[in-house]
Amino acid sequence: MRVSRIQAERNRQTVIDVASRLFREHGFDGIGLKDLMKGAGLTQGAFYKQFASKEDLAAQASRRAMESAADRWTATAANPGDPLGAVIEFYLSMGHREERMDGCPVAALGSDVARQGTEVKASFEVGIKAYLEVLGRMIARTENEETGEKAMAVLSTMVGAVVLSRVVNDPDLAQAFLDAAAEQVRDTVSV
Amino acid sequence: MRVSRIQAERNRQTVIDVASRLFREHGFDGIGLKDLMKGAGLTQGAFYKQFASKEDLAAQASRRAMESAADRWTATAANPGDPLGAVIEFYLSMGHREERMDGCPVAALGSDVARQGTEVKASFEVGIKAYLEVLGRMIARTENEETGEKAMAVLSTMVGAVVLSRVVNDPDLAQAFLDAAAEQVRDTVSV
DNA sequence: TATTTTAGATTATGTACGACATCTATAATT
DNA sequence: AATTATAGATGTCGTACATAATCTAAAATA
Repeated sequence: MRVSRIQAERNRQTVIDVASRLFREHGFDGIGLKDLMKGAGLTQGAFYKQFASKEDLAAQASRRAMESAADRWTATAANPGDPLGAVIEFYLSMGHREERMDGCPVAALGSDVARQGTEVKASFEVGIKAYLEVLGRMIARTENEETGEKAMAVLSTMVGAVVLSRVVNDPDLAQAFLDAAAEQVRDTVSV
Repeated sequence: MRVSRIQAERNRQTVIDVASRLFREHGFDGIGLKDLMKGAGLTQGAFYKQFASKEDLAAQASRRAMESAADRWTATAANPGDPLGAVIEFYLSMGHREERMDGCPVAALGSDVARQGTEVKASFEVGIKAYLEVLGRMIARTENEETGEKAMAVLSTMVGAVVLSRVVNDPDLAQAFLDAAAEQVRDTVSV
């Protein structure tokens, strides 16, 4: 049955939203179109009226995921007292480790994205630049140091720590990675 | 046809070796048993005489991959003049970015491993601890600082930088991530 | 040594699910 | 009322992991 134009668009957005979460949870190859569409309350047959291919959806879902993640960074960094502390608190936390679906797409899908096409990578690239912007604004500006370089180092540390924390079974080791990264980030930003 | 006991064992090892490389290249879900076995010069039917399941192979291939990666770290760190420089030179390089198949399994599969079972994670955990050992030995020992923590921060930075360098399309940005990480690692280890 | 047993391989099969295409019914739009 | 656009059902075809039947030569044994 046909639905209204605005309802169709709503459905499209729902599919992208659902995909942005389910891809983070299961990986691009870990979930099929059928379950993706079911998650949006539709059936698989409706898919190709909305998207050119699964890869097309992957690119759009990646863009959506990175947008919402960057928004979260921006909102968190708006903390008046301690922006960096606030970002560290949510990003380098055991809660983030356990919640792939709503967490950072880079940490959740980083190694998968390396195997995806240009479109997906481009989606991530935009979001990563947004991350770097937020970080750059928090980094103490000194005379002869590149804040851009520091931001990239900090982001690398944060992403790496969450990935490593998720790779190991031992929760204590996971926590240690997050703590060690937090300390290093604080040092880098303040010095 | 039946083969000799030692030939069978040789075949087993070949499958594990091939899998350790192909999983890194395509992800656990990105390659099937047929191609995996073909890569070892065998047919798919032989698989279940050697392994209980694909997940079983994934765990063994992960262990193998991490072993060989840790060996590479150890060998590189044996560089008499500048162990850290040598490790940085190979790990944080564009060459490593482009060669997933023979590179670090954590960078190549990190986000995939988070979705795998306990066995696969355990395989990685062993290798990661080996990494940390090597790094720990290179870190300047000061009175009241934990070399373990520093090693974890450094490893996080290195893994994150390679992942990020592979996620973005722009080679210059990729290079910038690697460079920024290299500088941060040098700072952390020397201070 | 001759015979039997069996492990490891090949080929074939089973069952499920993958992406994607086509067809139809239907409701919004004109 | 006619047109158009959409959801959904259904179909195709390839491939996924896994198992079964068969073959063969290495081991076990008699």
